[in-house]
Amino acid sequence: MNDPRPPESPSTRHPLMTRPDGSPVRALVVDDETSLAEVLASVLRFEGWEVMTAGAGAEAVKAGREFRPDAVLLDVMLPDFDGLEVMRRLRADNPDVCVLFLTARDAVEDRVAGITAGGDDYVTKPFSLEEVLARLRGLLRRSGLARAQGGETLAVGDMTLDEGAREVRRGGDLIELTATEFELLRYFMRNPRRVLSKPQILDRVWNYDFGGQAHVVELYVSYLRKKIDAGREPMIHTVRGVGYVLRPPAS
Amino acid sequence: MNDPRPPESPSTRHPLMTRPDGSPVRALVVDDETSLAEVLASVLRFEGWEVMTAGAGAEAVKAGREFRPDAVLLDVMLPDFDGLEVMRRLRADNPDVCVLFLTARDAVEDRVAGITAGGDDYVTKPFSLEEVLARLRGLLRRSGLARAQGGETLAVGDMTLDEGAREVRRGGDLIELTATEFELLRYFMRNPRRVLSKPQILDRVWNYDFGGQAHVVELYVSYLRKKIDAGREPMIHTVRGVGYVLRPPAS
DNA sequence: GGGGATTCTCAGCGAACGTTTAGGGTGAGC
DNA sequence: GCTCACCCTAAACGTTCGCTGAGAATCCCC
Repeated sequence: MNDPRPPESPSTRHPLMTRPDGSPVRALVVDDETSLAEVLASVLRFEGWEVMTAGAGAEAVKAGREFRPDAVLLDVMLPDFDGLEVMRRLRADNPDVCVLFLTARDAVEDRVAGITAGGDDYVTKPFSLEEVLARLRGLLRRSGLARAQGGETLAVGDMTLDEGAREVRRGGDLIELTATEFELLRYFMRNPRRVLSKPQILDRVWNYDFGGQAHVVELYVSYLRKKIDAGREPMIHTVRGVGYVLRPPAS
Repeated sequence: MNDPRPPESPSTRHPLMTRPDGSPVRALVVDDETSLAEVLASVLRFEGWEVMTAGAGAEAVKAGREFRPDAVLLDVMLPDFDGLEVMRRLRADNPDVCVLFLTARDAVEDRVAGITAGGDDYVTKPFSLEEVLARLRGLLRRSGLARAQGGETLAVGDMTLDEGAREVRRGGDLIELTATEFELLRYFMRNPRRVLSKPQILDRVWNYDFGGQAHVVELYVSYLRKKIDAGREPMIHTVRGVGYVLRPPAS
């Protein structure tokens, strides 16, 4: 299946997450696996962020000083020194910077108390890109740095999705979703009226190491329809040969 | 019934603890263990406080003079001089400042006898962050400095938690909780309708040196459910793959 | 209307996740 | 010094989730 992705201007796709003065938010991506760092960087650029990457701790600290990022995506396992140490040094220059740690799932539970308590957060590898974006939005929102983006709640038609409470309602009815269903729907709701191809959805919603087929997307769309569109005016529409769209009913 | 929740930021998540004039409360954190001081500082900032840190007594006295904090978190074992001495000097400049001592468990009796008599308070290391926050709230409330936060009682649905009396009731029935259960429930009740992840709960409710697994959280949630939800409309809900939420029944 | 491709549905499996129970260690109170 | 309550670990169990594969249904084009 080919995947005709329409050229989109990131600045119109999602309203830009911006600083109070209107300038784009800046992120520093720190990971020694350069291909992963590049993917993260390009996704963030696509979302309208300004991005720099670094492959090691020392480099990251230097970049932090010059680039003055608002948020840092920080691998905990770096060749030179430890992610927490990097965070400490970054904070020394820039106390308000938000940190999203990227950790290996099997990493020997080197849990550090207080990571999430201070407003920072982490995701475990392998993650999905939408999850990283969601965490980053959460971080910036809580830090009060980024301009509100309509807060934590997305709405399309008579459907709302609350990220904090992880609650989805349609016409007032509470709808229970599994983790994957929730992330899929969130991706749809962040891109209403826009046809999303299956490869596109796979890239965003499924973990980056997922080797499976586009068929899973069809399957999960079918689950979503059962829970969201059942007995109602349908909102998820198939665009044969292309993908799916989420559209508010009366249009 | 839908439930349009206003967008939340730390300043609205918990109503800010503020001075009478509406400005944020100021705290000075004094501990020579810098990583601990930083964790405390970032938690307090996350809660909307303005924070400074100091690593020694002399530095603390200087900071007290310039920063004019409302509360001081003060390690009793400092490299230069003793915590009580620091308190005396801080009080010389600023008689109304509240002091929360941070002490080692074994050093309690001799050093800080009579501390609480003056309205100050202490917590023993290792402590949980929620405990520190609770003590601080108590201190400020008693000092009359901070604007009331709805007082000492939390309420969600038909459940109430009285911090002063350490009393929990649901639908009028008194519920006996152990110390850990109580702190866990308090954390839930301070964050109703918000999904809390297990690492998040671990970071806040368990002592900062706790090396254990997220499994304890599951265990204590199960204890809580037995005491709180047994034979009633459940309020604690599992969000698979994410965490737990406390939600008032009728929604 | 027929053929072919695409999409949807259903059943089933393995693995991850969450819950519960039992048991040991520790500290507090008597 | 003894007992009891509490906190935590460990292990077993049951459930749910996520994915695969096969077949049925649908749509599009000719």
